Amino acid sequence: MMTRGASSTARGGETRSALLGVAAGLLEEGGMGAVTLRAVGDRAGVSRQAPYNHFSDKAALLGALAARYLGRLDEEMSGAAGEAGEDAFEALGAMTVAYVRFALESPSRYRLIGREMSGPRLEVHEAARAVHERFVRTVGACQEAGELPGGDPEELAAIVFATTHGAVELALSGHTEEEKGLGDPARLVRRLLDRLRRG
Amino acid sequence: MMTRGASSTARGGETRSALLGVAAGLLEEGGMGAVTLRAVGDRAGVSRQAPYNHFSDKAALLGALAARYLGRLDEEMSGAAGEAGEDAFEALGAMTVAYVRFALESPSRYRLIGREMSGPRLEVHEAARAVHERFVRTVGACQEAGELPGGDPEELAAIVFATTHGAVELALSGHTEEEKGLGDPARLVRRLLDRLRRG
DNA sequence: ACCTGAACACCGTTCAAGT
DNA sequence: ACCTGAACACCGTTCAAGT
Repeated sequence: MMTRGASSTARGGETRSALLGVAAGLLEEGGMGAVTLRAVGDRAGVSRQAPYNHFSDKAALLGALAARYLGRLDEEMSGAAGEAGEDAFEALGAMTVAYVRFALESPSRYRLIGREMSGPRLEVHEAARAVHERFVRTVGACQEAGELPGGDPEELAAIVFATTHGAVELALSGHTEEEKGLGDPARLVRRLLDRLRRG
Repeated sequence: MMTRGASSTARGGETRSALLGVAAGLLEEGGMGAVTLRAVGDRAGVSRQAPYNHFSDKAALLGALAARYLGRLDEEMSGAAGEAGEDAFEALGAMTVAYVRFALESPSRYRLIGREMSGPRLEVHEAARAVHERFVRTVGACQEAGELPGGDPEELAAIVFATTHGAVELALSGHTEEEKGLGDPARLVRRLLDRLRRG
C-alpha cells in the first residue's frame, strides 16, 4: 500500500528517471536518430508534452543522460582498478581497459558523451571531471611507484587519456589494421604505457 | 560568349560545387544545426528539391563535404611538413601542428569530419586514409633517421595520431588546464614526441 | 539532365486547459 | 505539481510536371 495517492506513473522524480531510462533504451537500440522526445514520451506512456515537465528541452535530457553514463563509466573504471590489485601500473592498465570496453559496448552511448562534452552543460563537465581526476591520481601513483617517468602527472595523464580516447575513435571509425591487432584500442594503449615505462 | 546555352546557374558540376560551398559556409557560421538542405537551396538560389539532383540525400552532401575537408587537411599537413625542411622529426611535429590548427580553426568542420569518419561513405574513408598514410610514412622516416624508437611504424603512428586527435578533443571540450599549457593540443603532442624520442 | 512547386510525414516546442 | 490535446514552425524527402 502506498501512503499518498497511488499512481502507476509519476511522483518524486520517478517519471524523470523513467524518461531517462527510455531514452537510454532508444539510444542503444537505434542510435542517436532514434532518440526523439516524442518516442520517449510514447514509450514511457506519457503525452508528448510530459517530458517538458522534467527537462527544459531535449538538450537537457541528453545532458542528464550523458552525465548518468559518465557516472557509470567512473564506477566501472574504479571497479576495474580495484580488482587489478595493488600495483599502480596494472591499475592504470585495467582502467584504460574498462574505459575501452565501456566505449565499444555501445558506440552510440560513447558518442553521446563525446557530443555533450563539447557542450555547455555543467553536470556533464562535473561527471567528466571525476573520470579525468581518476586518471590523474592513478598516473601519479605510477610515478610515485617508479613505474612511469616523472614530470607533471596532469600532462602524462592527458597523454594517456588522449591516446585512449583517440584509439577508441580510431577503432570505431574502422581505420585500424585488424590483422596487426591495432583494431584493439586497449592493446594500443598498453603499448603506449609500455613505451612510456621503458623510457 | 558561352558555347552552349548560357545560364547563370548550373551545368557541369557547377551547382554541385556551389551547393557544397554554401553548406560549408552555413556549417562554419552556424554549426551543424544550421546546415539544412532547405537553407542550402535557398542560399544557393535554387529550389528545395534542386540539391537532390546532385546528392542522393543530405547524408551524401555531408559526406562529400567531409571528404573535401579531409583533402584540404591533407594538403595543409603536406605543406607544413614541406616547410619544416629535411629533418623528419621536425616534419612530423609540423604535421601535427597543422592538424591541430585545422581542427581548432573550425570545430564544426572538425566535428563533421569525425562524424562522417564513423559512417559508411567510401569517399570519406579514402580521404582519411591519405591523411593516415601520411602520418605512417613520416613516422617511418623518423625511425629510419633514428629520431624515434623502432617497432611497427603503423603502431607508433597510431599512437601519435590517436594522441593528436584525443588532445584536440580534450581542448575542444574545455577539459584541459589552460594555465599549464595543456590547453594547447600541439604542445601536448610535442611532449609525447619528446618522451618517445628520449625513450 | 536539371529545374520548380506542392505535398507528406516527422520533429521540437508552446499554448490552453484540466486535476 | 503534473498531466493531456491541439497547434505552430521547421525539416527531409518525394511526386508531378515543366524545359
